[in-house]
Amino acid sequence: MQTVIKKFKKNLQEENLKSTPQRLAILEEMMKTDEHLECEEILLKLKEKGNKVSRATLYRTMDILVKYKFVRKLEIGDGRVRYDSNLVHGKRNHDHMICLDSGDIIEFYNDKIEKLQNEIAEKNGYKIIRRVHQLFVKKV
Amino acid sequence: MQTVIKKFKKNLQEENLKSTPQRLAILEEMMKTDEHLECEEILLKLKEKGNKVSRATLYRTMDILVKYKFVRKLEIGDGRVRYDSNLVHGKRNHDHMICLDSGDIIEFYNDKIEKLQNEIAEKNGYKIIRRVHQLFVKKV
DNA sequence: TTAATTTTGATAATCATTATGAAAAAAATA
DNA sequence: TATTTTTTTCATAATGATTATCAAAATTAA
Ligand SMILES: [Mn+2]
Ligand SMILES: [Mn+2]
Ligand SMILES: [Zn+2]
Ligand SMILES: [Zn+2]
Repeated sequence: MQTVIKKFKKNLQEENLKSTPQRLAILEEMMKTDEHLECEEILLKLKEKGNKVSRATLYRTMDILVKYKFVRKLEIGDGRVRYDSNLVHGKRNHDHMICLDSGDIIEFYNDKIEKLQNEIAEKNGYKIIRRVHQLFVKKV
Repeated sequence: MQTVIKKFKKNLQEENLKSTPQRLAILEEMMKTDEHLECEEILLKLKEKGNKVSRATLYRTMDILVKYKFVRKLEIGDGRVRYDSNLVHGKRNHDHMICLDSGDIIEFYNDKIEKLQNEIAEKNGYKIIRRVHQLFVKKV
Protein backbone atom coordinates (compact mmCIF):
# COMPACT_ATOMS: atom_id res chain seq x y z
CA MET A 1 0.00 0.00 0.00
CA GLN A 2 2.70 2.53 0.86
CA THR A 3 4.08 1.43 -2.46
CA VAL A 4 5.00 4.96 -3.58
CA ILE A 5 7.11 5.60 -0.51
CA LYS A 6 8.77 2.21 -0.90
CA LYS A 7 9.58 3.00 -4.50
CA PHE A 8 11.01 6.39 -3.51
CA LYS A 9 13.23 4.79 -0.87
CA LYS A 10 14.45 2.29 -3.44
CA ASN A 11 15.19 5.07 -5.93
CA LEU A 12 17.17 6.93 -3.29
CA GLN A 13 19.19 3.83 -2.52
CA GLU A 14 19.95 3.34 -6.19
CA GLU A 15 21.63 6.76 -6.18
CA ASN A 16 23.29 6.32 -2.81
CA LEU A 17 21.06 8.97 -1.32
CA LYS A 18 19.67 8.76 2.18
CA SER A 19 15.97 8.67 2.90
CA THR A 20 15.75 11.65 5.23
CA PRO A 21 12.68 13.05 7.03
CA GLN A 22 12.78 16.12 4.80
CA ARG A 23 12.80 14.14 1.57
CA LEU A 24 9.95 11.96 2.75
CA ALA A 25 7.92 14.94 3.94
CA ILE A 26 8.22 16.53 0.53
CA LEU A 27 7.20 13.34 -1.26
CA GLU A 28 4.23 12.89 1.03
CA GLU A 29 3.14 16.48 0.50
CA MET A 30 3.18 15.93 -3.26
CA MET A 31 1.08 12.79 -2.83
CA LYS A 32 -1.66 14.87 -1.26
CA THR A 33 -2.22 17.56 -3.85
CA ASP A 34 -3.70 17.72 -7.30
CA GLU A 35 -2.82 21.40 -7.66
CA HIS A 36 0.00 22.81 -9.74
CA LEU A 37 2.13 24.15 -6.94
CA GLU A 38 5.14 26.42 -7.08
CA CYS A 39 8.07 25.95 -4.70
CA GLU A 40 7.01 28.70 -2.33
CA GLU A 41 3.58 27.10 -1.97
CA ILE A 42 5.05 23.70 -1.24
CA LEU A 43 7.32 25.21 1.39
CA LEU A 44 4.36 26.93 3.00
CA LYS A 45 2.25 23.78 3.09
CA LEU A 46 5.09 21.88 4.70
CA LYS A 47 5.64 24.61 7.26
CA GLU A 48 1.95 24.72 8.16
CA LYS A 49 2.10 21.02 8.95
CA GLY A 50 5.19 21.45 11.09
CA ASN A 51 7.55 19.98 8.49
CA LYS A 52 9.82 22.97 8.05
CA VAL A 53 12.21 22.39 5.16
CA SER A 54 14.78 24.79 3.77
CA ARG A 55 14.48 26.24 0.32
CA ALA A 56 17.70 24.57 -0.77
CA THR A 57 16.53 21.15 0.33
CA LEU A 58 13.18 21.66 -1.36
CA TYR A 59 14.74 22.58 -4.70
CA ARG A 60 17.17 19.69 -4.48
CA THR A 61 14.45 17.21 -3.62
CA MET A 62 12.11 18.38 -6.36
CA ASP A 63 14.87 17.53 -8.85
CA ILE A 64 14.93 13.99 -7.51
CA LEU A 65 11.14 13.70 -7.69
CA VAL A 66 11.23 14.92 -11.29
CA LYS A 67 14.01 12.52 -12.20
CA TYR A 68 12.00 9.56 -10.95
CA LYS A 69 8.78 10.90 -12.45
CA PHE A 70 6.91 11.32 -9.17
CA VAL A 71 6.16 14.86 -10.30
CA ARG A 72 6.37 16.82 -13.49
CA LYS A 73 7.90 20.26 -13.92
CA LEU A 74 5.50 22.76 -15.42
CA GLU A 75 6.14 26.24 -16.77
CA ILE A 76 3.02 28.12 -17.61
CA GLY A 77 4.65 31.40 -18.49
CA ASP A 78 4.48 33.28 -15.21
CA GLY A 79 8.20 32.98 -14.55
CA ARG A 80 7.95 30.47 -11.77
CA VAL A 81 8.21 26.72 -12.05
CA ARG A 82 5.28 24.66 -10.90
CA TYR A 83 5.08 20.99 -10.05
CA ASP A 84 2.35 18.63 -11.13
CA SER A 85 2.05 15.50 -9.04
CA ASN A 86 1.82 12.17 -10.79
CA LEU A 87 0.92 10.56 -7.49
CA VAL A 88 -2.73 11.44 -7.29
CA HIS A 89 -5.27 8.88 -8.49
CA GLY A 90 -5.32 8.54 -12.26
CA LYS A 91 -3.33 11.72 -12.76
CA ARG A 92 -0.80 11.17 -15.50
CA ASN A 93 0.04 12.03 -19.04
CA HIS A 94 -2.06 15.10 -19.59
CA ASP A 95 -1.63 18.55 -21.07
CA HIS A 96 -2.84 21.93 -19.92
CA MET A 97 -5.11 24.74 -20.95
CA ILE A 98 -4.35 27.95 -19.07
CA CYS A 99 -6.99 30.68 -18.92
CA LEU A 100 -5.30 34.04 -19.46
CA ASP A 101 -8.08 35.85 -17.60
CA SER A 102 -8.63 33.71 -14.51
CA GLY A 103 -5.37 31.77 -14.34
CA ASP A 104 -7.39 28.57 -14.15
CA ILE A 105 -5.59 25.46 -15.31
CA ILE A 106 -7.70 22.89 -17.14
CA GLU A 107 -6.19 19.52 -17.88
CA PHE A 108 -6.79 17.64 -21.09
CA TYR A 109 -5.68 14.48 -22.76
CA ASN A 110 -6.09 13.52 -26.38
CA ASP A 111 -5.00 10.21 -27.74
CA LYS A 112 -5.00 11.31 -31.36
CA ILE A 113 -2.67 14.22 -30.64
CA GLU A 114 -0.40 11.83 -28.77
CA LYS A 115 -0.23 9.52 -31.78
CA LEU A 116 0.37 12.36 -34.22
CA GLN A 117 3.21 13.65 -32.06
CA ASN A 118 4.84 10.25 -32.10
CA GLU A 119 4.48 10.01 -35.88
CA ILE A 120 6.08 13.42 -36.36
CA ALA A 121 9.04 12.57 -34.17
CA GLU A 122 9.49 9.18 -35.77
CA LYS A 123 9.32 10.60 -39.28
CA ASN A 124 12.26 12.84 -38.39
CA GLY A 125 14.30 10.06 -36.81
CA TYR A 126 13.65 11.06 -33.23
CA LYS A 127 11.94 9.62 -30.20
CA ILE A 128 10.04 11.84 -27.77
CA ILE A 129 11.49 12.19 -24.29
CA ARG A 130 9.27 14.94 -22.96
CA ARG A 131 6.35 16.91 -24.29
CA VAL A 132 5.15 20.42 -23.55
CA HIS A 133 1.72 21.19 -24.89
CA GLN A 134 -0.11 24.17 -23.47
CA LEU A 135 -3.06 26.10 -24.78
CA PHE A 136 -3.37 29.65 -23.49
CA VAL A 137 -7.06 30.45 -23.77
CA LYS A 138 -9.84 32.84 -22.94
CA LYS A 139 -13.55 32.22 -22.35
CA VAL A 140 -15.53 32.46 -25.59
CA MET B 1 7.56 46.44 -51.05
CA GLN B 2 8.94 47.50 -47.65
CA THR B 3 5.50 46.56 -46.50
CA VAL B 4 6.67 45.12 -43.18
CA ILE B 5 8.45 48.31 -42.19
CA LYS B 6 5.43 50.34 -43.22
CA LYS B 7 3.20 48.19 -41.10
CA PHE B 8 5.55 48.54 -38.13
CA LYS B 9 5.56 52.31 -38.47
CA LYS B 10 1.79 52.30 -38.58
CA ASN B 11 1.60 50.10 -35.48
CA LEU B 12 3.92 52.48 -33.65
CA GLN B 13 1.79 55.45 -34.60
CA GLU B 14 -1.31 53.65 -33.37
CA GLU B 15 0.30 53.48 -29.93
CA ASN B 16 1.73 56.99 -30.05
CA LEU B 17 5.23 55.58 -30.23
CA LYS B 18 7.96 57.10 -32.36
CA SER B 19 9.69 55.18 -35.11
CA THR B 20 13.27 55.54 -33.93
CA PRO B 21 16.45 54.27 -35.61
CA GLN B 22 16.89 51.72 -32.81
CA ARG B 23 13.40 50.28 -33.18
CA LEU B 24 13.78 50.04 -36.93
CA ALA B 25 17.21 48.43 -36.67
CA ILE B 26 15.80 45.75 -34.39
CA LEU B 27 12.88 45.05 -36.70
CA GLU B 28 15.19 44.84 -39.71
CA GLU B 29 17.50 42.48 -37.87
CA MET B 30 14.57 40.18 -37.13
CA MET B 31 13.58 40.26 -40.80
CA LYS B 32 16.93 38.78 -41.72
CA THR B 33 17.09 35.69 -39.54
CA ASP B 34 15.33 32.37 -39.43
CA GLU B 35 17.18 31.35 -36.28
CA HIS B 36 15.68 31.25 -32.81
CA LEU B 37 17.71 34.04 -31.26
CA GLU B 38 18.03 35.05 -27.64
CA CYS B 39 18.34 38.71 -26.64
CA GLU B 40 22.08 38.63 -26.22
CA GLU B 41 22.50 37.23 -29.73
CA ILE B 42 20.29 39.91 -31.22
CA LEU B 43 22.28 42.61 -29.42
CA LEU B 44 25.52 41.14 -30.75
CA LYS B 45 24.28 40.97 -34.33
CA LEU B 46 23.18 44.59 -34.14
CA LYS B 47 26.49 45.67 -32.66
CA GLU B 48 28.47 43.85 -35.36
CA LYS B 49 26.58 45.83 -37.97
CA GLY B 50 27.23 49.10 -36.18
CA ASN B 51 23.70 49.40 -34.83
CA LYS B 52 24.54 49.48 -31.16
CA VAL B 53 21.35 49.30 -29.10
CA SER B 54 21.06 49.15 -25.34
CA ARG B 55 19.75 46.11 -23.56
CA ALA B 56 16.80 48.07 -22.16
CA THR B 57 15.75 49.30 -25.59
CA LEU B 58 16.07 45.82 -27.04
CA TYR B 59 13.86 44.24 -24.40
CA ARG B 60 11.27 46.99 -24.75
CA THR B 61 11.23 46.74 -28.51
CA MET B 62 10.91 42.96 -28.53
CA ASP B 63 7.73 43.38 -26.49
CA ILE B 64 6.35 45.62 -29.22
CA LEU B 65 7.35 43.15 -31.93
CA VAL B 66 5.65 40.36 -30.01
CA LYS B 67 2.51 42.40 -29.47
CA TYR B 68 2.16 43.03 -33.20
CA LYS B 69 3.12 39.45 -34.06
CA PHE B 70 6.28 40.30 -35.99
CA VAL B 71 8.04 37.77 -33.79
CA ARG B 72 7.06 35.04 -31.39
CA LYS B 73 8.43 34.48 -27.91
CA LEU B 74 9.86 31.01 -27.44
CA GLU B 75 10.97 29.25 -24.28
CA ILE B 76 12.71 25.98 -24.89
CA GLY B 77 13.63 25.27 -21.32
CA ASP B 78 17.14 26.68 -21.11
CA GLY B 79 16.07 29.61 -18.98
CA ARG B 80 16.45 32.25 -21.65
CA VAL B 81 13.77 33.60 -23.91
CA ARG B 82 14.25 33.22 -27.64
CA TYR B 83 12.53 35.00 -30.47
CA ASP B 84 11.22 33.37 -33.62
CA SER B 85 10.73 35.73 -36.52
CA ASN B 86 7.47 35.62 -38.40
CA LEU B 87 9.01 37.85 -41.05
CA VAL B 88 10.97 35.31 -43.01
CA HIS B 89 9.35 33.80 -46.11
CA GLY B 90 6.57 31.37 -45.27
CA LYS B 91 7.62 31.11 -41.63
CA ARG B 92 4.54 31.12 -39.48
CA ASN B 93 2.36 28.96 -37.32
CA HIS B 94 4.70 26.12 -36.53
CA ASP B 95 5.75 24.18 -33.49
CA HIS B 96 9.15 22.92 -32.38
CA MET B 97 11.04 19.74 -31.74
CA ILE B 98 14.12 20.33 -29.60
CA CYS B 99 16.90 17.74 -29.61
CA LEU B 100 18.10 17.24 -26.04
CA ASP B 101 21.51 16.05 -27.28
CA SER B 102 22.44 18.56 -29.97
CA GLY B 103 20.15 21.46 -29.10
CA ASP B 104 18.93 21.44 -32.69
CA ILE B 105 15.51 22.94 -33.21
CA ILE B 106 13.34 21.29 -35.84
CA GLU B 107 10.13 22.99 -36.86
CA PHE B 108 6.94 21.14 -37.62
CA TYR B 109 3.38 21.86 -38.50
CA ASN B 110 0.45 19.47 -38.38
CA ASP B 111 -2.99 20.47 -39.49
CA LYS B 112 -4.75 17.62 -37.69
CA ILE B 113 -3.19 18.58 -34.36
CA GLU B 114 -4.21 22.14 -34.99
CA LYS B 115 -7.84 21.09 -35.52
CA LEU B 116 -7.87 18.81 -32.49
CA GLN B 117 -6.56 21.62 -30.31
CA ASN B 118 -9.31 23.92 -31.43
CA GLU B 119 -11.91 21.26 -30.76
CA ILE B 120 -10.60 20.73 -27.25
CA ALA B 121 -10.67 24.43 -26.44
CA GLU B 122 -14.11 24.88 -27.97
CA LYS B 123 -15.53 21.91 -26.11
CA ASN B 124 -14.52 23.58 -22.85
CA GLY B 125 -15.93 26.96 -23.77
CA TYR B 126 -12.61 28.58 -24.60
CA LYS B 127 -10.87 30.04 -27.61
CA ILE B 128 -7.13 29.64 -28.08
CA ILE B 129 -5.05 32.81 -27.87
CA ARG B 130 -1.56 31.30 -27.88
CA ARG B 131 -0.08 27.84 -28.02
CA VAL B 132 3.10 26.29 -26.69
CA HIS B 133 3.79 22.96 -28.30
CA GLN B 134 7.25 21.52 -27.98
CA LEU B 135 8.57 18.00 -28.29
CA PHE B 136 11.86 17.36 -26.52
CA VAL B 137 13.46 14.50 -28.41
CA LYS B 138 16.54 12.40 -28.95
CA LYS B 139 17.82 10.65 -32.06
CA VAL B 140 16.47 7.09 -32.34
C1' DT C 1 32.97 5.40 20.23
C1' DT C 2 35.27 7.38 16.54
C1' DA C 3 35.82 8.58 11.99
C1' DA C 4 34.06 9.27 7.41
C1' DT C 5 30.29 10.62 4.55
C1' DT C 6 26.15 12.86 3.48
C1' DT C 7 22.66 16.19 4.19
C1' DT C 8 20.72 20.23 5.77
C1' DG C 9 19.87 25.08 6.01
C1' DA C 10 21.32 29.97 6.42
C1' DT C 11 23.15 32.85 3.47
C1' DA C 12 25.53 34.59 -0.61
C1' DA C 13 25.94 34.48 -5.55
C1' DT C 14 24.05 34.27 -10.16
C1' DC C 15 21.90 35.99 -14.03
C1' DA C 16 18.08 37.07 -17.08
C1' DT C 17 15.00 40.57 -16.94
C1' DT C 18 12.96 44.97 -15.27
C1' DA C 19 13.08 49.53 -13.18
C1' DT C 20 15.21 54.06 -12.69
C1' DG C 21 16.47 58.48 -13.85
C1' DA C 22 19.44 61.72 -16.16
C1' DA C 23 20.73 63.03 -20.78
C1' DA C 24 19.60 63.00 -25.73
C1' DA C 25 16.35 63.25 -29.41
C1' DA C 26 12.10 64.49 -31.39
C1' DA C 27 7.92 67.12 -31.70
C1' DA C 28 5.14 71.00 -30.62
C1' DT C 29 4.80 75.71 -29.83
C1' DA C 30 5.91 80.40 -30.13
C1' DT D 1 14.61 79.88 -35.36
C1' DA D 2 14.40 79.47 -30.39
C1' DT D 3 11.90 77.54 -26.56
C1' DT D 4 9.22 74.28 -24.29
C1' DT D 5 7.25 69.75 -23.79
C1' DT D 6 7.25 64.96 -24.52
C1' DT D 7 9.38 60.77 -25.61
C1' DT D 8 13.20 57.76 -25.93
C1' DT D 9 17.55 55.99 -25.04
C1' DC D 10 21.16 54.16 -22.29
C1' DA D 11 24.03 53.21 -18.30
C1' DT D 12 23.34 51.39 -14.23
C1' DA D 13 20.81 49.60 -10.20
C1' DA D 14 17.30 46.59 -8.52
C1' DT D 15 14.64 42.37 -8.63
C1' DG D 16 13.66 37.70 -7.81
C1' DA D 17 13.72 32.90 -8.76
C1' DT D 18 17.06 29.63 -8.62
C1' DT D 19 21.72 27.81 -7.55
C1' DA D 20 26.06 27.57 -5.02
C1' DT D 21 28.59 27.58 -0.73
C1' DC D 22 30.00 25.80 3.43
C1' DA D 23 29.75 25.15 8.42
C1' DA D 24 26.95 22.50 11.46
C1' DA D 25 23.95 18.50 12.07
C1' DA D 26 22.67 13.92 11.00
C1' DT D 27 23.69 9.50 9.36
C1' DT D 28 26.48 5.52 8.49
C1' DA D 29 30.57 2.69 8.78
C1' DA D 30 34.30 1.01 11.22
MN1 LIG E 1 17.38 22.22 -10.59
MN1 LIG F 1 8.80 42.18 -21.06
ZN1 LIG G 1 -1.75 18.99 -14.53
ZN1 LIG H 1 10.57 28.29 -35.16
